[in-house]
Amino acid sequence: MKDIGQYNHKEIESQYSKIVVEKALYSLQKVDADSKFSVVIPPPNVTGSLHMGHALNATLQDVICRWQRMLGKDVVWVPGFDHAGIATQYVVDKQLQEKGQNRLDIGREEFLKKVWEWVPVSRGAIREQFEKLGVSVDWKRERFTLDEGFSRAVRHAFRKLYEEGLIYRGEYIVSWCPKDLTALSDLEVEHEEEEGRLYYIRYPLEDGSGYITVATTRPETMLGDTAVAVHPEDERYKGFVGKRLKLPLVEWKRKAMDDSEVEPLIPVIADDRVKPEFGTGAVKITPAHDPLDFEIGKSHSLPMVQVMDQFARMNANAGEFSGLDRYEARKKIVSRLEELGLLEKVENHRHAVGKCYRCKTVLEPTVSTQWFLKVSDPRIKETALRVVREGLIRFIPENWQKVYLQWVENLKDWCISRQIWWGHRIPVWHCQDCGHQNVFTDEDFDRVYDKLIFNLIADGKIGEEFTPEEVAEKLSSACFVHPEMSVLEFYKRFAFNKYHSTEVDANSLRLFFTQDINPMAILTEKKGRYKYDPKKKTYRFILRCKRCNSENLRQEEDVLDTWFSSALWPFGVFGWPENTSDLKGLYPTDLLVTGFDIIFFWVARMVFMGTFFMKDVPFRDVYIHALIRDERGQKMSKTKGNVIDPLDIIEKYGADALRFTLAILTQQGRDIRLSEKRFEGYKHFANKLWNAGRFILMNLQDDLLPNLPYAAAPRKEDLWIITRLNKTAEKVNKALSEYDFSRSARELYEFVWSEFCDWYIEFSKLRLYAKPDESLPEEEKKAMEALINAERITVQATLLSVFEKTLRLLHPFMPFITEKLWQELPVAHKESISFAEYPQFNEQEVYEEAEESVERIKQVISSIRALRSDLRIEPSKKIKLFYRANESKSLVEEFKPHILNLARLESLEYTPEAPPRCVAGFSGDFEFFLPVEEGIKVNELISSYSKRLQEVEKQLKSNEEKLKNEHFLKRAPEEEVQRVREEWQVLREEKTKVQTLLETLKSLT
RNA sequence: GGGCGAUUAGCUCAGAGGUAGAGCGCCAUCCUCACAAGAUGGAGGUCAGAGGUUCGAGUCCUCUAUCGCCCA
Repeated sequence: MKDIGQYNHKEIESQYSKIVVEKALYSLQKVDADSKFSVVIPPPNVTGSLHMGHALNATLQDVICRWQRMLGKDVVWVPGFDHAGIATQYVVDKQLQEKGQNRLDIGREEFLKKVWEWVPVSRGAIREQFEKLGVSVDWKRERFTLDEGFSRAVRHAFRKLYEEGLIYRGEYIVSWCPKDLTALSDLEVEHEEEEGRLYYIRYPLEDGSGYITVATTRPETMLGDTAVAVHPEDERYKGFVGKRLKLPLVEWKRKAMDDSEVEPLIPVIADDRVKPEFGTGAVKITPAHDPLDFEIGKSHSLPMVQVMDQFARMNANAGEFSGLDRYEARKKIVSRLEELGLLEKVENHRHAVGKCYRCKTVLEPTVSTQWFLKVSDPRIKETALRVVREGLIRFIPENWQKVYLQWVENLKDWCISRQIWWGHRIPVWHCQDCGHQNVFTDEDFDRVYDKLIFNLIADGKIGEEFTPEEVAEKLSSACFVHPEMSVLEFYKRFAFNKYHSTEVDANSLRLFFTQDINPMAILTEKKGRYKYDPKKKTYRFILRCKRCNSENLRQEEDVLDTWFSSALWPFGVFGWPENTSDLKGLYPTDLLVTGFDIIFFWVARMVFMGTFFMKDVPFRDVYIHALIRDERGQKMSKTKGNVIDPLDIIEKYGADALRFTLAILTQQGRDIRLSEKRFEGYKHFANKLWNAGRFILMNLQDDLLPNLPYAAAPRKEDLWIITRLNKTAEKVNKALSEYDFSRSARELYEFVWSEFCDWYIEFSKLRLYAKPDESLPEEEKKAMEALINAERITVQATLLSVFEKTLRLLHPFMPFITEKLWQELPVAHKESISFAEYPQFNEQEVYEEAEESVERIKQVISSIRALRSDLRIEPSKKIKLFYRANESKSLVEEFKPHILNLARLESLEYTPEAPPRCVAGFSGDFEFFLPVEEGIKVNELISSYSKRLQEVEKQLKSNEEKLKNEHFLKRAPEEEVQRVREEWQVLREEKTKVQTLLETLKSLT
């Protein structure tokens, strides 16, 4: 017997989140491939801290992972972080700006140092949040998309794709962000409807015979026009095709991107991509500043004239307008056109504007040289379609499959280069002499030392001088992701498995370099990889052009789109491209949980990369969860100020309440509207569970276990709760196997509160508190005592076993409180409840008859309680009751002590006839009578029964109509007709009873 | 323009052919020995609208309205 006191979530949660990390509970060394269950976490960006969406994502994964672990699987759940190129750069740049600096001032190298200072701050914060949330991840397998191993994997991937002809570099029109100064992929463009204007501008014919009016939303781009296009079938313009127009305002020669000069005389061309119904049917063509114009310009070999710079300011091609911001230029150009009488009209016009997903700046379509991944290639696209169509990857809910397929079917090549600094630098070195594009990875070097050094300096540092001591120091310094390992150890574990015996120090490096630069060294060694500066005593790593052997190489400045590395996540984390045992044993992963907003960004691209590199899908099931919104359905955002911080919620209500709330609110394919109230409600649930545990522990005798053999036979209520628990386990397991988080959580809530606490615990009190009758003779009293003890053992054992199983069922949802309570139980037999077995349906433990009996008794008790309440009898007042019953009589007698206790009766006596002057109630055949005393509120009862009569009559009528309906009798299934007949019988009896009751009551007033 | 989804109690949502459920909120009575973060009882809904299928429609079909999201 012990008292665990009141529920205190903070105490419990801090205790157990520490233990999990300290003991590395969820870190598995060896994994049995046959029973593995592997999951990779969607790595959060190192941009700040987690929001509610992350909490939801992590909770759902944790529920499944804990469930699978308790089902006996070897669960490996890999955590990690995403370097998040633009987003992180943006955050750090903003921090600099607050100090009056910016990244352009301090330069690339300095800036990257700042980012590396920031990353651990964010990572630490997020890690702590995960720990507080109670995620059962394997921290020893943690990875970062920019760690040493990942950087190597990214270069390797780039090289393979490049060699397969799937990566190309070219001049294309891309969406350019003039604020972030980088190109974006199509997916990063957010289209927003805006109120704009449509300007109708007259372009005079060269021969002065008239003009063509074009309509445009962006007049400032006219300075870059190199044609006017019409639809070939458009009768209005057939005569104009081939003629030339004088481009208004432009009195100067413009320079095209190929350096040729372009006259302000532009041709009228015909192209069927022109929409005749837009504007006048004639459109200006600006190949350098519009995606469609770019396409049309290409097919008509039009020159491309750029009129803006990287900041979207007008450039030298804009003549008198140069130096102006694009919107300033628009105003000026429009007013100049108006002066010249060339502005025909201006209409209001709603149109979509492309904005930067990160900073919301209006993007400028611009032609520039970028790197592309040819995802439209059948090797990628067709595979990505096939694996989903054939069901090798399953979307849950399945309607997302359609979304995925439609998008993949319409794939455009993926622009993978970004003009930012934070990220994986593209591993291409341009030869300044012959122009060759060299892709280097450590595969180009045979010797481990070369490979190591190359990987250390590949991102922008080739050519820098170093000493052996510096290299040795770097290799022996603490690794970023796993500070308990050195960089070298990290390489060995995640990147250089083959070279696990390598020991590296300054001496061995010096020896190696000396051999390398010594012309007398053994001839079979490849040499000349390093240059030595005898004055400074430093070395340099030398790359040579693969075509002309020149050392004059310049590394590509651009970095890769973050999603390029994230796409490698499901195998990169396991050590790819090394064929590690993790990779062999854990890929493909079993489940991916993510939000629908990144199906294209991430899920699809993991499928591309996974099937391409691993020849197998990256995951089997993809569970897509909803977005979290506020209570009014708005997206949560810092600027709106409607964010609910998971840490605040954990602080106030506990991680268990947070998790349970998120799980129970997760309906498939639905947005989640969240308000703080919800968390409060489920904290009450945690409290309820706690107090149930407290009650049980307070009533458990210390020597229960050895005394179990002396238990009495179980009573009906014991069999009832065992059956209910058993059926709950069945429903919860089924719901979890369908990823129906809401239903599984609801089933548990319902069972714990409405069945176990409300009824079973109440039933149990009778036997727990039973005492022998003191007036009995000593002999009989002793016998009685023995019986009571046996009964008490039974009820304690039932309480204990049902509660223990309930904790296990609840554990995936509420890991902390269940762990704490479980450890308090005398039957706890594992280091953690999370390694105990998950309860399953057991067909031996279904006691239908007991179940029905108890359900019937619950109705009987409730009907008496309702009468009490109708009569406004205070809960503390015990009443004397008479009853009459037919088939339920024996049951009522059997459960009489419970009825007395739970309906708060002084007595319940059988009577064959209704006593005079009584108020009464009934439940089925069970009728009960309460002699009228002073103060009994008969009128309240009359209104209550009148209402019930109405309801019964309404239902009765509906049943009668059905039974009169020939079609119903003929066509409805036999069971249904039978059911309605029986219901009709019951209702009729009920009606008679209610009527009689009403008459009696009325006669009393 | 194309597609997807939603519309059920005051609020947030379940329910997927047999005449409506939960949580929160509300009302009433109670600080009854696990829990007032509680107990007991109760009020509250022509299931957005119209048509159709069916013996029977929140539930299936069609259309309309409103709202939201995605793609172009």
